Amino acid sequence: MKSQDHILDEVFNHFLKGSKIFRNREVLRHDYVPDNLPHRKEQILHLGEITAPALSGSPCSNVLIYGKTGTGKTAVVKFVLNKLTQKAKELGSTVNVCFVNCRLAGTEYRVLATLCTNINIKVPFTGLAVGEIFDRFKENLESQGIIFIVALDEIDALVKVRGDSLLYELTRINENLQRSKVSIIGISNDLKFKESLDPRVLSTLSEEEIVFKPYTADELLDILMERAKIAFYNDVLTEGAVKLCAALAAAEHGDARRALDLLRVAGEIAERRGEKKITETHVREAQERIEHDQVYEAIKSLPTHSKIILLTAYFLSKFNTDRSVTGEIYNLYSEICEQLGVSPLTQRRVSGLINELDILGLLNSRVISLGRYGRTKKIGLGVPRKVIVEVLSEDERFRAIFNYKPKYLMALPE
DNA sequence: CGTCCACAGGAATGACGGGCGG
DNA sequence: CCGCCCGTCATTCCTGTGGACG
Repeated sequence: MKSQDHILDEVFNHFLKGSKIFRNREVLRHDYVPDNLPHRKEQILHLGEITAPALSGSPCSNVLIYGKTGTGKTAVVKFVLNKLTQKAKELGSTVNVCFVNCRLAGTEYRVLATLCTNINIKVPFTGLAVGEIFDRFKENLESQGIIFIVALDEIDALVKVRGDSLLYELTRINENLQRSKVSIIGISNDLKFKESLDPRVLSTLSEEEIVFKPYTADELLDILMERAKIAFYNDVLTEGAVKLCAALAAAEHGDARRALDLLRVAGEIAERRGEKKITETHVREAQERIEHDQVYEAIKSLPTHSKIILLTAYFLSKFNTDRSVTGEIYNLYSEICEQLGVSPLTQRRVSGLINELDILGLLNSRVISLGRYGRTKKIGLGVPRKVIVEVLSEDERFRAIFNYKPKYLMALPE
């Protein structure tokens, strides 16, 4: 224990001495809203025009905002709403804005509770029926006589899990309000989100639409430079490193979030090594680490049988090159299940799980036809074998299995 | 050119667990 | 607090199918 305290002391001291790399790490977090949003002028102006009527006490149109992750949707909305409240304060007009992340809130109740808190209604954390809290929300809103702009971020997540009933109620609320009005800004990562909405909700909600396209490598570069000026000390960041961050993120749907993560992690790697500059090497390492961590987490959170299927694919790829089709997987899977003392699922179910793993990228599968010898799916591991060992060895149920020699494969040459 | 393999993958149904309304 | 209902996971049964083989 003593020696461990000592180790920590070192870490703390090093930290307290201050970083030689980071001036302000905060600006690289993706929830940070910068003062300047490069390449989003058009969207800012558009949203500004839409929300402007609120300043003169008129309700504004509902908006639906689309775009993949890391295209600046959240930042633009927060930015515009901040400016709007600022302006409203100057003018003394009664505009309220509320920004809710629906995925984090999780349930309709908590979304509504957040809205209530925002307009100074006290509500219990839990215990009320959703209808009840909605009524209180409506009554209080009406008595206050305000224009209320509600931004619902990651709205697709809520609708997918809980349905669109909350949206339905919210889009209809104005019909029963005289003195107050509610406007909704819906933000969605999912481009197909519209299809899952009730047409009535959709038509009310998407009076206006703004689409956010992925950033190009050049645009990402501008964004990174902007933040890097604040985040890092002068001359720490090499030009090659930033460009690489931008290029790597552009290759992956133009995701600014990914670009910022790359830059931050690269900085952290350089810092930990006590180096003075962030180089392309650091960025590449950052890329590897981020990808590794994502795969690691994905595997770790898998249900047991999916893990066993991965394990099966692991053995097949280790002992054997070319024969991993559904039937092979299933036979070996059954043997491993027996070895682990778990009862195996049916082939139908395993086939489904293989498809899920394929979508996650942990397996690669494609249907092939062997003509006379049937039609099947060829399956391979989508990640390095060592990651499988690394993750599953942490689970005591699987620890011993890696030394196991599957009978099913022993008949074959290694 | 028809057959037939070895599955794919859809639909219906059942078991279970957790949340919601009364 | 209890029962009901709904979503999830899994099974069962099923029809469909690309192409080598004969």
